[in-house]
Amino acid sequence: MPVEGNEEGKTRRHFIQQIIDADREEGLHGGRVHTRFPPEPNGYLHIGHAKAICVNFGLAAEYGGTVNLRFDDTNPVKEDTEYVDAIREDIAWLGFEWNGGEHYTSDYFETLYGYAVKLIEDGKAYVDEQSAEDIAAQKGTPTSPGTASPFRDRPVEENLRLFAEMREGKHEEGSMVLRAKIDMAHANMHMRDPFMYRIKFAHHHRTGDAWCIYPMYDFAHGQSDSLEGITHSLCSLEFENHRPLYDWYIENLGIFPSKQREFARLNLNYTIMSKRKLLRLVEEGVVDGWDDPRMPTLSGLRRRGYTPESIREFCDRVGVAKRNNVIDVGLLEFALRNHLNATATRAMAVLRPIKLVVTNYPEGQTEWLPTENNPEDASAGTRELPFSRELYIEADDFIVEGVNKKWFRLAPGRSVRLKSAYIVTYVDHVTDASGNVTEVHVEYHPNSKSGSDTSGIKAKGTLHWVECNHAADAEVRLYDRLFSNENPDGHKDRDFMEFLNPESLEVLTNCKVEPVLADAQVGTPWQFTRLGYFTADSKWAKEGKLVFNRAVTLKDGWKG
RNA sequence: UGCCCCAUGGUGUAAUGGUAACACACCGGUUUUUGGUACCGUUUUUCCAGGUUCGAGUCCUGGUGGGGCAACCA
Repeated sequence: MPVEGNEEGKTRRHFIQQIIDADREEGLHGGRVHTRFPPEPNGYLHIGHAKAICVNFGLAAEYGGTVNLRFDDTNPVKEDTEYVDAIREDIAWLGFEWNGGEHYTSDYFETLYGYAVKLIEDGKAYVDEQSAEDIAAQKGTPTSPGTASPFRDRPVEENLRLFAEMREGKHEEGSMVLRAKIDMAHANMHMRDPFMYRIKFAHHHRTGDAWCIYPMYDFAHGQSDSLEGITHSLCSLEFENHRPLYDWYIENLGIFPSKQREFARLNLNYTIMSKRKLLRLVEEGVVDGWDDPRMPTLSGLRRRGYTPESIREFCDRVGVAKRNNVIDVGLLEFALRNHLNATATRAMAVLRPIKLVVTNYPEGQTEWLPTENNPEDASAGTRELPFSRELYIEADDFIVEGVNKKWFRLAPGRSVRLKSAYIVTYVDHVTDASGNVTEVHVEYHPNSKSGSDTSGIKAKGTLHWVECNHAADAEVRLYDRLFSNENPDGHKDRDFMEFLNPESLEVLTNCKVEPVLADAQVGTPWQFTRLGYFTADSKWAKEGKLVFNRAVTLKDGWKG
């Protein structure tokens, strides 16, 4: 049996693994493990779903089991194939395969209808013709019992006839519903004669107009699990109160006993996860779509430059438990840096260029200097960088005032190493009319060449740079968190939109990048030396136009 | 005036009646041709009160605090 261990070889098992271990020890279902991931196709998957995906697919893999992808499509007015396609793509991108196949709750509409008929025949369901308001009023409150519907004890034959007429479209939307006859005084509100079916004359993205009655979540989910032989039906905490009903339907139908278990969903600080609210960001144009790189959607994270590996590692690290939690978004960033540090090719790009003129370097000369593609990975090899008299460096890397012991970069009187090239020493600088530095003049030390430095000069700082003649122009988009408040969604009197960070996107259009980046492909991550991890933007980058997104900065240890 | 779930450093997660640990974050240091990485170190923890026990983060009782539960949503 696969065992996940730490360095000491001790096993660390979360509570669901422990439940499964115990179930297998008892020989439940012959030790079989079968899970499912059941999204409703009414929106895009986000990082919170990634946790559920990792749990369900991960557990199946760990136990040599099976996992189904099931679209929970019981509400046609909210669902669409657009979302089905996007969900499939996102799960596959994360690196998971639904080895139990792709399923739809709508595949079971006929079976579910039969189940409903059986409950009616058993005297356990009835057609209620009251208004929604009346039914709600009879529901009681958590502290007071409900009262029975006047239709509660209508004869089986009449229920059967009415339910058949509902299906045939003989009754108007809202005129009647099918309800389970359980207990109007139950302490659990979900057991007070819950709805099983409602009438909706709506076009369903898969069944078209074949149906005008649709099962409610509670009357569909457990039975779908059962029909698929799901052994462990894992969902979030908010469904804990639904479990008795889940079990009630399965028991009273006498079908395969899937078991529901609940774990805490993922919450991230500085982030909203509600589909409704994410939709508002899209609709109000705050972001440029569901895949805006600032969105917590998987498509957004992908476009931002997140890797599937980093997201899976993040999900592993957040753990699985029953406590409500708020994960620091820094942990997500850590997982990305961790992966990309090991795998991303280093390249040089200057975001806010000023010219660096090497006054003692021969005019018209260019030399090609080798540089490591990834110092963490010798097998990544080297490539060559052009170097000549005129270079670009970062405006931030040169200051005239405020120079102190902690400043390692260029300044009057200072020397710095140009990464993979020479050590240069300040000579002079040029400012424009408004006092901004436009050029820095330096002299290089020919015997300080990278890899064969005999100069004996100690330069504390190392700068990235790009040679002017070979530089490619690029647009670079820098992102910050979308919200400036840790819990934008958690304020009773204030709308989450009030907490939008006005500086969540900065577009730099005058960036200079080294030649290798001119061929950057969407999906390939790069580390821009000293700046962070970047990737070509899948939306705006085009033939002849370079656009990069910064996924995350490098950790900045500089306490200037 | 109900029912269900939960409570371990700043944030998460382990410890399954027997030395409270791991990761992230933070702070400090070493190395460094990325102020990155790597490595080392410091700081910080069992909600409260009783009980059971040789021994309780863990079991029991009662509090307190947090979350959830009323939709023709899932």
